[in-house]
Amino acid sequence: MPDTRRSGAETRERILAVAREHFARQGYDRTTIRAIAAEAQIDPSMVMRYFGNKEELFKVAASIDLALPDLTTAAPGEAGRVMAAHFVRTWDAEGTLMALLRRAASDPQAAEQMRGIFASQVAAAVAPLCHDPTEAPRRAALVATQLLGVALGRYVLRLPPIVEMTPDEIVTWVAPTIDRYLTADPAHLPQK
Amino acid sequence: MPDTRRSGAETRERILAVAREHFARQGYDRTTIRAIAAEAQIDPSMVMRYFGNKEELFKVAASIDLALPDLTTAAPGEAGRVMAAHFVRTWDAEGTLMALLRRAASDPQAAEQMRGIFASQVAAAVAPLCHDPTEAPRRAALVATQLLGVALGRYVLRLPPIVEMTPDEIVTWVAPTIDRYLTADPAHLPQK
DNA sequence: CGGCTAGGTCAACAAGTGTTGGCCAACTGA
DNA sequence: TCAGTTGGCCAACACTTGTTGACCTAGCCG
Repeated sequence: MPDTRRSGAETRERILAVAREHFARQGYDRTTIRAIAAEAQIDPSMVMRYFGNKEELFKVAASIDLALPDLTTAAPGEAGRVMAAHFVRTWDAEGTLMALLRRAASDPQAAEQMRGIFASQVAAAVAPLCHDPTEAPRRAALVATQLLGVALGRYVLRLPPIVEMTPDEIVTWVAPTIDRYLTADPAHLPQK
Repeated sequence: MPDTRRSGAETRERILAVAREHFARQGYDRTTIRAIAAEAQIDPSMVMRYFGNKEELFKVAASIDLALPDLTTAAPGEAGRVMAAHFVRTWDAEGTLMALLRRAASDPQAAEQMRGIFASQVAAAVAPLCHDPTEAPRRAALVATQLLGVALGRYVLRLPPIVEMTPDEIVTWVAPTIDRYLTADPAHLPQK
């Protein structure tokens, strides 16, 4: 009750940090405002003060900038490796992307948010590599399936073999796949 | 109030069918017993009568037999295609696997159930192809990342390019990836 | 000093959830 | 015929959740 007064913007950040962690670990539905407030050592109503409602809090907490590297500077055949390495490093560091992925599994709006991220950011990074620009969305999406699949296995499902792999091992296995999705000639139909 | 009497086992199946659909479409948390009961045109308490509790209902609804094909009979280089085709066909037909995937995103117990499925069924199907049997779990898990990644993109996130692809197109793109995970020589480290 | 503002608490509301137990009515079979 | 079983409904309980509004109080600024 000593009304430990903090700087305001500071508590806002603290709420956000706790929220990110909770969303990433448990998903949207199972994360409660009360739990966030408790861990941030404030009253639940403070969360509402700062963010309006749970929905809005999530939106702010889950805003993501993938900060993708410029693939055009990568050596030919190395683009896949660069991309894979970037992703593994990114989501190993912080769980924001995982929070969004978790929620997207049961909430159409979060799925839409994710679609936006991949449609814009990933497709944009991929586009310069394609001779035919209309191919970019499809290639970006294929890349996404593999990268998100790994994320799913490693952080959500926690498949033991995937969890045990080092980041380097993951990159080594996955890079050729990404690279093929990025650069394979459309005349690949005889896929044998 | 006419107490429209059905056969009992029949309603049980009806509950199960509705439950499967709801779980697959909305995930565990957002699926309510009341909603299932309403759509099955019974009282919520009937669901409890038949299945004990929501948890148990989900377990029964999400029990899965992948019915994987025998990969040893596939021609060399065709195993990936066979596997990919089987999966796409399976989950295109019914959403049980998607229900489990959705829930696994926010519930550790469902994730464990999924781990079990892939650790046993997929690893078992993959094992005969490996010269070194201890490699099987890892290869199975790698296969899982790609297949589940596609499922995620197509049915959960609904990434437009993935949704628009025909099953055949998906198989064509993904088969070589699966095949490499299944059969690539461990001396693949110079992955360039 | 004195008022206003901003950080913070408290208690409650309204809605929705899983779950329970009691009761009813139609069949079934002895 | 009549008791028992079985499919079914109803109403409520206990709990959790997001959300709200009234109130408090330490400071800063005039």
